[in-house]
Amino acid sequence: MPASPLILDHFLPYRLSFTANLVSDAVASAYQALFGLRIPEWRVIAVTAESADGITQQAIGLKTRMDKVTVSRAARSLIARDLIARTPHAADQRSHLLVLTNDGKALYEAVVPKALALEQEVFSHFAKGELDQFAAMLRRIDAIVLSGDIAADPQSGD
Amino acid sequence: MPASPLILDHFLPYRLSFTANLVSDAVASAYQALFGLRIPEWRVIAVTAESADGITQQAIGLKTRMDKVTVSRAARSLIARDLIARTPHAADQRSHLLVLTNDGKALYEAVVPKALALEQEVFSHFAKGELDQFAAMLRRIDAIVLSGDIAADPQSGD
DNA sequence: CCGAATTGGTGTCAAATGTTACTATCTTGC
DNA sequence: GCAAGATAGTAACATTTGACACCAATTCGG
Repeated sequence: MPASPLILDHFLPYRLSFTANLVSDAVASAYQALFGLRIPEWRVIAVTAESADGITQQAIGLKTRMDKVTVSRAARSLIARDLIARTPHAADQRSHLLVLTNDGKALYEAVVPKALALEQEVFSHFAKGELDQFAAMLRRIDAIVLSGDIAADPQSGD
Repeated sequence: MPASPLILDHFLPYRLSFTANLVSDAVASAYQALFGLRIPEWRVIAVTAESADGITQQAIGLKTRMDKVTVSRAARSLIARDLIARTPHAADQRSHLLVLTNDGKALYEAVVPKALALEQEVFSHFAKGELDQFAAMLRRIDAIVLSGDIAADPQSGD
């Protein structure tokens, strides 16, 4: 019989998706189990924590490529749990700046080491140089896809 | 003000997910536009094409890590469009083997070059050695996550 | 200034995906 | 061989996610 071409198995977009989903599922269920956070919520917390002066929902969406509706829902949920709060946006009454509450900061401080440990668990098997190169590849791919607008829609899944 | 830690931005699971979704969205919308195929459908066709003697839905699910329900739905849709067909499974009446119809083969033959062209468009910017190493990294990550069962659930998105 | 066009954000709805329960078949222990 | 448990696949349900429409506030052209 003719050897099968095995297109899919060697198709990089497929392999990339496959691996990313594998890792995402692992990370997502850990966050959920440990902190009751879903991926979009964790992302909002992380990005907000990284923005000393507060950040708008729109900016979060741009940075993480999450749909603005997804960001909106995550924000509402986090506000309800008093992990983030809204402060008025001086120059624009429609908008507001998200900031972490004290509880939010505490949660963030608790999540980060766990996240890093999880990352460690998967990626400690690799040499530093390999990881750097891998990360660099990912960013180069981002740049290519984003510049050459082959297509672009929002997304999900850590 | 203290420089933000930028955890998320350097967090490999996040970067991996980010890039994979970017690429997936591009590929998915191309398949949809060109052939009216969704990702799970394309995967079923590809895997079936690569299986000279037919393949069960369960085997497809195992190989691609798609949920068996997702596979079921994709198969139904493809059968309705006469792209694949079911042949009886000699040893097991519950199961059946999926095979491509002539239309399915024709479609497959049409999709493959387009898929490769799309892959080319994104990845031609890299040296062969880089790509090989990148693909190898992905497979090593797969192995780590799958062996150390940090977590494992089905998934989606090409 | 004032209407037209934009933009930040949310409510509402449709599409997609996973979960659970179920049917039919198969396998195993006895 | 036959009851008890496993397995292939599907149906029905719940949840998640994105698309679209909308409101309030802002900006811009004149």
